[in-house]
Amino acid sequence: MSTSETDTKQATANFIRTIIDDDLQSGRHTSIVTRFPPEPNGYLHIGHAKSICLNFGLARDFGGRCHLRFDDTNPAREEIEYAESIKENVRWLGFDWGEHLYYASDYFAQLYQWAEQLIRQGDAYVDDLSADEIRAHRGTLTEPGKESPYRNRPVEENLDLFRRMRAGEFPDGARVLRAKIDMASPNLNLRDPVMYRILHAPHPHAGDAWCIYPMYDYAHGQSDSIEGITHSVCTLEFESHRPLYEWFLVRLGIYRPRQYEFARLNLTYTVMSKRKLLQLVQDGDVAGWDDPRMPTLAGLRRRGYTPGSIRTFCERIGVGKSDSWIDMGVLEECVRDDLNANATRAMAVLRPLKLVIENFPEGDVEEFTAANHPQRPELGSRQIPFCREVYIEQDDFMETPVKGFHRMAPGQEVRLRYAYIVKCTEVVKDGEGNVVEVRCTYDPDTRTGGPAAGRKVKGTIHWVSARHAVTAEVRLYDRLFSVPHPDKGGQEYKSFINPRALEVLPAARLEPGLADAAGESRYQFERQGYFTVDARDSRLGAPVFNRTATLRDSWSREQSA
RNA sequence: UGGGGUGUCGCCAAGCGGUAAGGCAACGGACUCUGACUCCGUCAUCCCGAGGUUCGAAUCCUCGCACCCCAGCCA
Repeated sequence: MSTSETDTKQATANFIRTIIDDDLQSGRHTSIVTRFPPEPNGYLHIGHAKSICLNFGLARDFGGRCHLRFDDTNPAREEIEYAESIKENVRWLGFDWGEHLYYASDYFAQLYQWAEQLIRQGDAYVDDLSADEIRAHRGTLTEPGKESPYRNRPVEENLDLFRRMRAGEFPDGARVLRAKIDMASPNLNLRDPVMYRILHAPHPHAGDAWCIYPMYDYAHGQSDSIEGITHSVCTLEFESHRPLYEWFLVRLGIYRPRQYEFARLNLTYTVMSKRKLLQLVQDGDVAGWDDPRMPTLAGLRRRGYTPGSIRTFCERIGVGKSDSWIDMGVLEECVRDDLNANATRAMAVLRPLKLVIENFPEGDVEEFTAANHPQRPELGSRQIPFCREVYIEQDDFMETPVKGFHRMAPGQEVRLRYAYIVKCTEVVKDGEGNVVEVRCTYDPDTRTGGPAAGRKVKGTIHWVSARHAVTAEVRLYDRLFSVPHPDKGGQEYKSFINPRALEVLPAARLEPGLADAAGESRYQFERQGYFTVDARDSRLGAPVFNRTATLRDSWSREQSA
């Protein structure tokens, strides 16, 4: 088990921190309040983690607080289950909103009152145009829009109509409430945006109290205002909404938080849009939202990523405003850093090849002491059994070794980690010429700690005693897509799904101590990579391991170069 | 061809008029009973381009170029 909760590195500067520094120094604010505002309509992914770490991190570093607020203004697509999973994910990531859990839907009554205020001020009107007509009136990027014929209704009529909308007198889509701004604005968001739509649908949090629901633009800024948010941090696509965000607050005459936008995360070798992620799940390309190949937090967790490694990642990639693509290798390197420092080591043979030690007594069992972590003696050690027949990795044997190969080969000596130096004497093949067994002799003096233990051999390989081994399923995961930008450039992104993103090894052999590995225990299988127990499919005595990441391997890279 | 943004090393990213931080990757080398880890070293005379201001510019001005976002009763 390993989770580093100690990421105390100095956060690098970014424009938002600079702004906050200035605000605190100038006295504009004495403390800050941020918020993470997900819509409960799907599962959180690594892109959300960037926002979570940013918002909660800002609050933590500047001694403020961060709210968790569900932006639940559209009952048509939201569900309670999503909200629950979001809470769980945020907690798992290591953040705590304390008492500050909010729902935009809890502000519906206030929002409604404010809408009436805007109507009375002549800043909003009920429009009878259909959705299609509104679109047609909106104009284009280069042409101004046209005003709705209902735009100049008297205040009393607007009030009456809006109240009747709220009372449920009209069917879905019959009318909307619009802000009366400017149909000729070069910023399309200001061309009389819709504030309320009629939706006869129960709300997962507000129940059946409403049949009209506010739009994001009308709800978000005011929610921020109600909560006293000082710095409302969102992604770049909301930049052009900022004038609208401010317009409502100014017209309402209420506290004005400030909105700042940063670039959302793009990661190579995966896709991040909810639509595509959903499609992968629905089409069965992956086993679910928590499939270890998915960039969802649930998926990463099941893959074996630690919360700390994801926080490190978010710190490492920085925060800016330029569209950026982070290489998947950065994320992978972050788990390796964490797991290298914290994961206990174990020996596991993924693709077994039997090795018979001819001069080792048939029934004997010897025990060796293996360090749980070579660099951290305080993590202790364990005893591992050794006998005449062991399994070694198929890759660790070559009948005709290539240049530079220093593992096992005919006539060649190699060390069995923590045990003896052995020398290959014979290769046994089946009828088709496949190597099915390797035979060797061992040198008793080379036992770890023995008189000839210091003898230099070219390589050290891992092994597992055949008689004591635990057989387990091991799932080798790799990147979901085989190209860096699956959703760029003409071709359907699905055609780039990496067919080798999952390889199931039904009968890997593990050292006996791993039989009862449980929970989300994480290990480094020496010379292989980092593996975690699959919390869902494992049973006591029959663990299933997921590969989180491989170890860096300069040998195979050299070979494929 | 409207509006809003962004352009600093392969990928991120500091820098805010005083002469290019850092991380990741890469490449050398040391160490090693994990070809892992760790350690040492190398890696932008140059900041999208062209002019200009200045003793001095990535940082200021001008004109270009490229890319991203906006025409949901989604968020």
